[in-house]
Amino acid sequence: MAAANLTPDQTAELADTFRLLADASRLGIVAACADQAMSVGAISDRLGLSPSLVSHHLRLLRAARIMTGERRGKQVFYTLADACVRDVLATMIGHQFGHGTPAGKVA
Amino acid sequence: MAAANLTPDQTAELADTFRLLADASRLGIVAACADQAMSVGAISDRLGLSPSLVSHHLRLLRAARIMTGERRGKQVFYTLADACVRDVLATMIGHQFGHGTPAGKVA
DNA sequence: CAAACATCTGAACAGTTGTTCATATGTTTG
DNA sequence: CAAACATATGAACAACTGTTCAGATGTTTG
Repeated sequence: MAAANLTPDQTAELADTFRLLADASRLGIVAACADQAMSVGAISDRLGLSPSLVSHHLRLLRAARIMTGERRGKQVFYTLADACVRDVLATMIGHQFGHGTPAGKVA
Repeated sequence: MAAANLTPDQTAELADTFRLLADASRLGIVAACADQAMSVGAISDRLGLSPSLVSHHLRLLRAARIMTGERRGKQVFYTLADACVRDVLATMIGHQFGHGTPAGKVA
């Protein structure tokens, strides 16, 4: 699929998805939950963000089906909904930070 | 590299990059130039955006080293600076639009 | 040089968005 | 049931951002 042949609707849809990753707090939340499920409180502690803020962001990520939450007792644990975002994240990280010292070379 | 082990600075840097793809006009510009170099006027015509707006967006994309421009006579032709964004775009497109009707199945 | 074309820039406005605060909902334990 | 904890929600404000308009800069051609 050539990137140039995107309909305006598809372009807008893609932009919406990118927008959810375009905020440091939200991206931090996504990245933190990329490897294991995390409770709201744990995310809040690790990133130094208020539980309220984290919850607000999680609502957006949930609505976009990027993350899903599962209740376990008092806490709710969140994970990435599917591999999509994980792959995109990995691709972006590899390109942005994997350039200076390519695999096989010494720093 | 685990996505969870990102420093706050790295997270912010990544978010900045995503932000540039998080607008429909800008993403359209990037997508339009993904396959061949395009002049500002050509981009403007194809996407139905004012030349001024396209130029404003191109300045941001240039500053972020996502796109580069090369003057050829009166016109300036723009292309993606490297494969980074092209790959990310391809990954995202594949995930977002390649799900509903997988190859081999009929719509 | 002047005119026409292509691109760029700056200021200004409208709409959106991230954050905070207060409060509500839901869940376990005494 | 009441208290304590975890998460969610709503309103309100400040900051940011995309877009437009007017005009500047650079480039070719007569």
